[in-house]
Amino acid sequence: MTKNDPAAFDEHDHACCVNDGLQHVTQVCEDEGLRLTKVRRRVLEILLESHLAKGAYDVLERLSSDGLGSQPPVVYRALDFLVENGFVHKLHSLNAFIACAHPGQGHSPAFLICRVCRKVEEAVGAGQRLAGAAAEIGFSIEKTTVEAIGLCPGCEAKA
Amino acid sequence: MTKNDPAAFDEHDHACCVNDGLQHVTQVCEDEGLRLTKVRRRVLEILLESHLAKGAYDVLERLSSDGLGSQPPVVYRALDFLVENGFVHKLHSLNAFIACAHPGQGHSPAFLICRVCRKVEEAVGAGQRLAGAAAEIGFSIEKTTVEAIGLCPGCEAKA
DNA sequence: AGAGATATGTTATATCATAACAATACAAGA
DNA sequence: TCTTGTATTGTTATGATATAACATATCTCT
Repeated sequence: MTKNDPAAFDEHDHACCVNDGLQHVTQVCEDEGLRLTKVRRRVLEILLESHLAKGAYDVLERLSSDGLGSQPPVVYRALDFLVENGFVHKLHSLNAFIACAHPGQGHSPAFLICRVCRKVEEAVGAGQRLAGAAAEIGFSIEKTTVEAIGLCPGCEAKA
Repeated sequence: MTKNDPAAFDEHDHACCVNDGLQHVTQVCEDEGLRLTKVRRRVLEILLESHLAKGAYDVLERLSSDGLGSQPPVVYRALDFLVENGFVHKLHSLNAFIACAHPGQGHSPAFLICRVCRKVEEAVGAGQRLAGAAAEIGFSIEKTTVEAIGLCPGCEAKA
């Protein structure tokens, strides 16, 4: 995958998601002088493993089994870094985190979360309509959270 | 206010928000055979007081100073009831709750949250675009969370 | 190598939320 | 009105998520 098509709910070569993600983040960090440290890189890798959102404490468990810090602040700081730089998104409705599936596209993403298989699809370019409504009343948006819970095609078919 | 115009960021007769809200919820509960108990009604009143989102523990503090239960489950149960029936919304990005500002309109609301004055405007009819994108890939949405953080007109003017 | 900045380790605690069970209030039929 | 089942509330305990504060280590730049 180098294209940015819907992937989470489809069969796809997930190794490409991982490679593309890591490579993109590595590149951006190099370009911007950001430090992609061992902990930060490992947290990103853990989140890239699947299109499932993971809680901070899940990530922490993995981290500490790798010998990379065993206390909450370690993972929260890494997550903060990754979120601030757009490499990871926080899903507020789940209190969980997921690697960005569309690296490089300056996006206000929307997330489609399947309540059965828990997989998460990231759609780019949401928030347009929201931006319109906001502009009408003079509200200037800085950051959006757009999340939908429902059934993905596969789980709906089975239901 | 009986119209459903943007209110939170404007001067308005807030007593009408309160009256309309209470009256609508009372009516719906009567019609549907739902029990608007003392605790539930009081929680709703507390949330209706302003267009600010309140945390569950803030509400609890108020409740218990009224002698209506002093333990978290009391307020969470009341909030669950109110949210399930659409009388109150949860703002996931704040972990806070706000009374519905558009009672009666079956809506998937969007929220504009001012990061300075903390007031929250509820816009109806968001999620259209999201629904479109979701339909394209066969995802069926059950519930949406749409929240934007930014500056309201007043706070932007002052900045 | 040394100074300053950035990141991590660690302890403690704040904040948000629910499980489980007991006691009470309510509603609806006998 | 009594009784019986159901819904609600009270209460204790604990789980889950997140951050403050300060010590130590590492990196970067000169």
